[in-house]
Amino acid sequence: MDEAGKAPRARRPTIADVARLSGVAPVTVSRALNLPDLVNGETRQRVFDAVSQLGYQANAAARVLAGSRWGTVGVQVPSLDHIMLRHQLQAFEAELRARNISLLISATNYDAHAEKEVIEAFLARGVDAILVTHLEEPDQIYDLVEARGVPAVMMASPGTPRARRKIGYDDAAAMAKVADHLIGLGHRRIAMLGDSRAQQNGAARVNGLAARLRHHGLDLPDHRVIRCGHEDAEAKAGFDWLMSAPVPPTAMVCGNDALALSALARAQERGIAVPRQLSVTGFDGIEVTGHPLISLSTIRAPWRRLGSGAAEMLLGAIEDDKPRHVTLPVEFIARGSTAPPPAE
Amino acid sequence: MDEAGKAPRARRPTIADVARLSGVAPVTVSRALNLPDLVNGETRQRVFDAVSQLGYQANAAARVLAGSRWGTVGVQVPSLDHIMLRHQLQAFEAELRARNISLLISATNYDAHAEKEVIEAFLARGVDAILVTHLEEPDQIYDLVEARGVPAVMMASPGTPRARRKIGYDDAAAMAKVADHLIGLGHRRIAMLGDSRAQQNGAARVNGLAARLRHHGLDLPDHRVIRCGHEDAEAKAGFDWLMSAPVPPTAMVCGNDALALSALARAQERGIAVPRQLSVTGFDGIEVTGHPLISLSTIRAPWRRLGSGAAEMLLGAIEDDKPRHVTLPVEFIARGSTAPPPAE
DNA sequence: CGCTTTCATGAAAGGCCTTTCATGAAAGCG
DNA sequence: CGCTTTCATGAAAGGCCTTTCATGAAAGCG
Repeated sequence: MDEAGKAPRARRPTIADVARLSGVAPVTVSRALNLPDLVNGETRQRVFDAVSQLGYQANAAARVLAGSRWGTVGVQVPSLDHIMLRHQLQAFEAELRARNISLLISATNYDAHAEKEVIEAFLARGVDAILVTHLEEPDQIYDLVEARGVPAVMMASPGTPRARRKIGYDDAAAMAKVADHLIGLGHRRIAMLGDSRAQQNGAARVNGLAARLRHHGLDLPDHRVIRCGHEDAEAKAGFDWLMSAPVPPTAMVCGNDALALSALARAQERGIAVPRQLSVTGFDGIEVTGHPLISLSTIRAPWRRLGSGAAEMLLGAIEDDKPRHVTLPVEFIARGSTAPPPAE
Repeated sequence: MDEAGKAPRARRPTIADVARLSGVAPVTVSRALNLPDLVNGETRQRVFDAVSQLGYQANAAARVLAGSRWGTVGVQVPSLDHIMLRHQLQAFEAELRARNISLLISATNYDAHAEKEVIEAFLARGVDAILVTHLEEPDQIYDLVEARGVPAVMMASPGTPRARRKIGYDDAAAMAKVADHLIGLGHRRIAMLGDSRAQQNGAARVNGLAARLRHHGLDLPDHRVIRCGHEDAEAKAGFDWLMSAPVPPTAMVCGNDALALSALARAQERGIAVPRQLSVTGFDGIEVTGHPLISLSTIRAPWRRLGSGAAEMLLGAIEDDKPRHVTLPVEFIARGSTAPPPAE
């Protein structure tokens, strides 16, 4: 076994090497690359030739240190597992990559402590802006970020009213659509299987449903609401609990599609026919809800547009400091999991 | 409208500020933070106090420039949409975050050109190592990366035999399990709905199935193999084509779960009963395959372990240059989409 | 034709750290 | 007690860029 050691790592050419080869000063190389208009066409070409001959790439650290931007944006996500974020991030990433901005992505696992750590790591390492997608303690984080003067955009999560820039959708409006649909079908006993994690969204959805039911002269009593975590077993237990009421609900509104899938599964296991005996709705519009074997009626938010909108907002935030709030519309998709309630 | 302008961005304290406040030289501050053992306990404490009083955090760019590591790893993914990568990345990210290493994530969209761009961007910005998860042109990329002496780890993709470090699973072995299962149930006419994108994996899976069928004295003729893209419509067309054979197959092996879901959907639409008339298998073990309404028999690779294994390998690669190849075992999960073929 | 503009380029400073080399005090040793 | 080690600290150099200020040539102007 020989002294493996590191690869030789050929010394990277520096701006001085390029300058020497093209017979100009380093500053001219820098200009040719960053502000080409300030350099005579012929000189510029000589520099470009030298650059490609040497395979020169400016050292990013030196560049940053010398005062330009970091070229990096920090993205906080609750979990890389988070199924909905995929579409949002995909669009977001595409938008930023087109502008040569790199993404630093960190997951915080629905944990306030990790949140603080991650955001601090972003600030420590240096980022031009931060995208937050879910915060357990938005206020605390906002203090941290704003104190440093780093612009932040909050995406698809209510966050704090103090957030200067956010893009999202209206949970209450979405739940109103769900309620209208179910009530339109004739349901009166509507229950909610809510999400206990995404606290703020969860709460907004439960409240949104309750409000709309009231608007129709119905109510959402405590025994028809439960909030549970994302484990399948937990959701199923929640389902059972809701259905154990002396007069069980005829429709179950779920706080997200994952919960709805668990509800469908549990209904199937218990021989409860969906939608004949029980209507079920989701929220998110994940792809599989459209599968004919699942066919879940659900809310779909414009995920991709959220992502690209967030990117745009973030780029704007790097330039100026104007607050901006955007709310995108959501859509209810009626599929096979909802139908009129059984005759009593 | 006032001159909005940028936030004031309070000047960040520098190492010199900390040094002044604690009455030592900057170098001692640096040591107290990076090599605490070299500093007297009392002095160290004074420095720490000053650090927390000022909220000092070393400027990452200066730090890198002065010669230490980048503290950043580049991660290339084919798409942030890629459902399987979520689990891998989740584990990978957790592992690296624990070591204070940031992740730079870029998607290449199954495009060779984007691949080159992304990898070059990583190298330009500076990363300590690169994780690649899917390359259209692995050889080209390997040249690029190795020339720069940046260690790279290839995860869950066959890549090139030249890759010095990779962690993955054995597609052929996985397909052998699928074949054994189906043949054990009595199937003889087995078709394959393969994935045309993930070229190398796709090919390995088709070949693996063919090889195992031969081993059992069966074959996989051209009219029982089709490779299509990831669009649902395309997959359904592929399904139709395979089923249009004069003597249609009794089992359809799909190159991944998404294809299998499309196959199940198409079967449902056409009134072909699964598994009574047709058995269907997937590959990936995405969560929804376990849903009772779907119940897809599939292969499950140890995704999380792939992610954490890759992290470990990457960290090792930063230290030394030893090549390493790891292959993790996969598992076949028999569910409700496979059964003996109908009697003829 | 003399002055002001524009254009093109360069010198020098500076951004903020870490690494290397140097130095002196204290401790250890025979 | 004189020499070598260890410990603790600092000075200086250096990493590689960009920004700012300066300079001279060429062009434009009345």
